[in-house]
Amino acid sequence: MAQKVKLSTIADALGLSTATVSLALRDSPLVAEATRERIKEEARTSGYIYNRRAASLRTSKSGIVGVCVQSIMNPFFGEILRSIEEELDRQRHTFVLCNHHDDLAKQRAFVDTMLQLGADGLILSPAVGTPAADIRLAEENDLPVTLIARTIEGVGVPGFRGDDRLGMSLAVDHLVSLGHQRIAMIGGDEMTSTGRDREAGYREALERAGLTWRPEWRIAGPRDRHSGFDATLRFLDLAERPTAVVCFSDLVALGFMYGLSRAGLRPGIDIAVTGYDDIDEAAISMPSLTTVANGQSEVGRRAADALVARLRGDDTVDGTHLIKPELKIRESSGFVWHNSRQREQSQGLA
Amino acid sequence: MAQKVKLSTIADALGLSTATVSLALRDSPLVAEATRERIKEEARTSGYIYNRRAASLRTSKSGIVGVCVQSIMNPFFGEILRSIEEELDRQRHTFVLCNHHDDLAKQRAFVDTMLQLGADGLILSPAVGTPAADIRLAEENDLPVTLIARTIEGVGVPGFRGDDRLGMSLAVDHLVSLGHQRIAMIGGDEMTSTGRDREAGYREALERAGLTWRPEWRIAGPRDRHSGFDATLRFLDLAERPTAVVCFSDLVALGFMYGLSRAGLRPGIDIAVTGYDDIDEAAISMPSLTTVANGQSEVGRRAADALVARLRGDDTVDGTHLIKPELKIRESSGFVWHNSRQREQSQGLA
DNA sequence: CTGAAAGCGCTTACAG
DNA sequence: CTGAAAGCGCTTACAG
Repeated sequence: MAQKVKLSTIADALGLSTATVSLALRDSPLVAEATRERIKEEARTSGYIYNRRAASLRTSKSGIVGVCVQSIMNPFFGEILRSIEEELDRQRHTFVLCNHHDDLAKQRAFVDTMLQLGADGLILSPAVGTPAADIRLAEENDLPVTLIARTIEGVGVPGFRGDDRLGMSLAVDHLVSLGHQRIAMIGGDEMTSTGRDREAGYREALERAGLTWRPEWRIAGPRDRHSGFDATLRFLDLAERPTAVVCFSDLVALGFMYGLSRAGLRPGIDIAVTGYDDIDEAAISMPSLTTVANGQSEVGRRAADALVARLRGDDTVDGTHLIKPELKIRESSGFVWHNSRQREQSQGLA
Repeated sequence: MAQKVKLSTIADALGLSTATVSLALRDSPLVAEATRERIKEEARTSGYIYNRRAASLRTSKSGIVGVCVQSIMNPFFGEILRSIEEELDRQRHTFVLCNHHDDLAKQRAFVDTMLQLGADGLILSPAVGTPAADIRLAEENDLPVTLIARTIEGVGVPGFRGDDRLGMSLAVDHLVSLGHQRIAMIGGDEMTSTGRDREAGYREALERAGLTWRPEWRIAGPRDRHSGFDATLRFLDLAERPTAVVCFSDLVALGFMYGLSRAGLRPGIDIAVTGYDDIDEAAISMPSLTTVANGQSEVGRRAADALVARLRGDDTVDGTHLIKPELKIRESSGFVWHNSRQREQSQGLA
C-alpha cells in the first residue's frame, strides 16, 4: 500500500469531485447510476478504506454502541450479549464490549472512552455501587443509556431485567410444595438490584408459606461457579441443615452441586437445589438443574430495540421493564426422583 | 449541557490559544506549570470531553486495539482475554472485543471496522478457513496483527498458542500408562490448526505406543459443552467401545461426562476421560478433570506484549511461539481411583 | 446530476 | 513559554 487511498484519490482518478464520490459510496440517488457504478468499481480496485473517524467528526454519529456488563465470561451475560449483537448487527451498528468486573473505575473509564469516541449509545449492566450521577453524565453528553439485568433508582432511562422477586418466589414455592421446610439461599448480595430482589422474593415466599426465615440460612456472596463450590463447606456446617437450597444463579448452583457431590451428598436426592437464569448447561447437567428462566434473550433484544429507537429520536420507551420469569422443573429439586421414579430409571439406561 | 465544550471553549475562557490548551492537557513540559494547572482546572469544571475522533484523524493513532475470537463465552478464550485486557489496560489502550463464531464474513466485517476506525492493532484467533490474504490485507493497511490460539500458514505475523500436538500426546501417554488400549478422541476438526495438531498428537502417541488407530474412534466436530454432551450417543454406539477418551477441550469433556453419567456410566471409573485447556472448572467438576494446561494467560499476555512492541516499532518478535503444555492429572482419567482408593473414599466423606 | 467551499475538533510544525 | 495557521478525510448545504 504505497499511498493511502481516500475520497479525493478516487475523485481525481475519475475526474469527479469528492462530494460526488462521497454521495455515490453511500448510495445517494442524487448520483447517476452509471457514475455511481464507476465510483464503486474504482473504490474496490484501489483498495479504498472508508475513514470513519473523519466521517464521524463531521456528522457526530459514530455507528458505535458500547455494551458493558459485569463479566462476559458469565454465560448469563453471554446469552444477553448474543441477542444484543444480533439486533445491533441488523442495524449496522458496531458493538464494543467491555467487562467492568464490578469495578466502578473500570466502568467509568469505559463510559469515558465511549464519550470520547462519540458512541451513539450505551447498554449497561451497572457495576455495584454505580451512582445515578454516572448515568446522568453520559445522558447529558448525548450518550443515551439503556440498562440491563440491574437497574438504578432515580434515573429516567429504559431498563430491562427479569422480575427477580417473582422468579425467586417461584423457586421457593416449588420447594415448599415438595414438602421442604428448611430452605437456604446461597449467593448474591444487597449490592445489586438483582441480589436485593431475589432475596426479597425468597423471604416473602417463605413468609407466605408460614415458614421462618433464619439469617444463618442466607449465605450471601457467591456469584460464580467457583464461589458456589466454596460455599458448600459453610452450608454443611450449618447446625440445623436445610433440606433445600435456592441459589442466586445457575453458576452458583452448579458449583454448589459439585461441592455437594464431592462431600458425598446427592443433589436432587439428599439436598434439593435450584438455580436461576436457565443457562444452556442447566438442561444437561447431572442432575439437570431446576431453575428460573430469566428471559436473557428477551432482555437483550428489547434493550437493543429500545436503544435503537432512542437513536432514531423515539423516546417513548422509558422506565424499567420486567420480563416475566418462568420456573423450569428438572431433576435437581428432587421433583423427578420423587414423582416419577420409573421414568427416571428407564432414562438412566437410555 | 447547553453547548459542547471543546478546546477552543477552554482557550477562550482563559484567553489562551487552543495549541497551549492542547499541550497542557497532555502534560507537555512546554507549558508553564501554572498555566497547565489553570487549564486543567477549567477543563474539569467546564465538563470538557476529549474528542478522540478529531485527535485520531490528526495523528492517525487511535489508541484502539481490536480483539476477535471465536466465542467470548468459551472460558478458554475468556481466560486469554482476561490477560490481554490486563496487559492492554496497563498500556492505556482501549480494547474492542468481538466474537466471530467461525463466521468468516463476521470476522471480515470486524477487521474492516477496525481499519475504518484506524485501530492501532489487532489480536485475532482466526475463524475457520481464514485465508492468509485476509491477514495481509490488514497488515498492508497499517493494522498489525498478532494471532492467538490458532495460527495460519504463510503469514509472517507473530502467533502464540499452546503446543497442541505435544499436549495431546501427553494425555494419550498418560492413558496408555494406565493400561488403556482403546482410546477415542472426541471433538475438534481439521479446519483449525488446533484441531489438526491435537489430532496429530493423538495419532502419534497411539502409534508410538504400538496401538492401532481406528477412524471410527475419532468423533470429530464437538467444540463446546453441549455438543460434547450430544457426542455421548455416538460414542456409546461404537461396536468395540473404547475404555478411554481424550477430548478436544475441557468443555467437550465436561459435556461428555454429563452424557456418560446420564447413561449410567461413571466417568473416571467406567470410562477414563481427559480434557484440554485446564479451565477453572476442571479442578472442581465431578469427577475433577484430568486435562492439559494450555497456558491461556501466558498466550494472552505474550500476544499483547508482542503487539504493543510492534506498535512501538519493535519488529523483533515474529513467527509462531509455542507455549509448553502441562498435564494435570485428576480423577476423570481414573488415576486416582485406581491408585489411591482409600484416599478417595475418605475424601468422599469430607 | 455534479462541484466548490466550509467546517467537524483536534495536533503539529513553525514563528516569535 | 505561547500563538497563528494549516491540515487530517470526510459530509453538507448551496449553487449551478
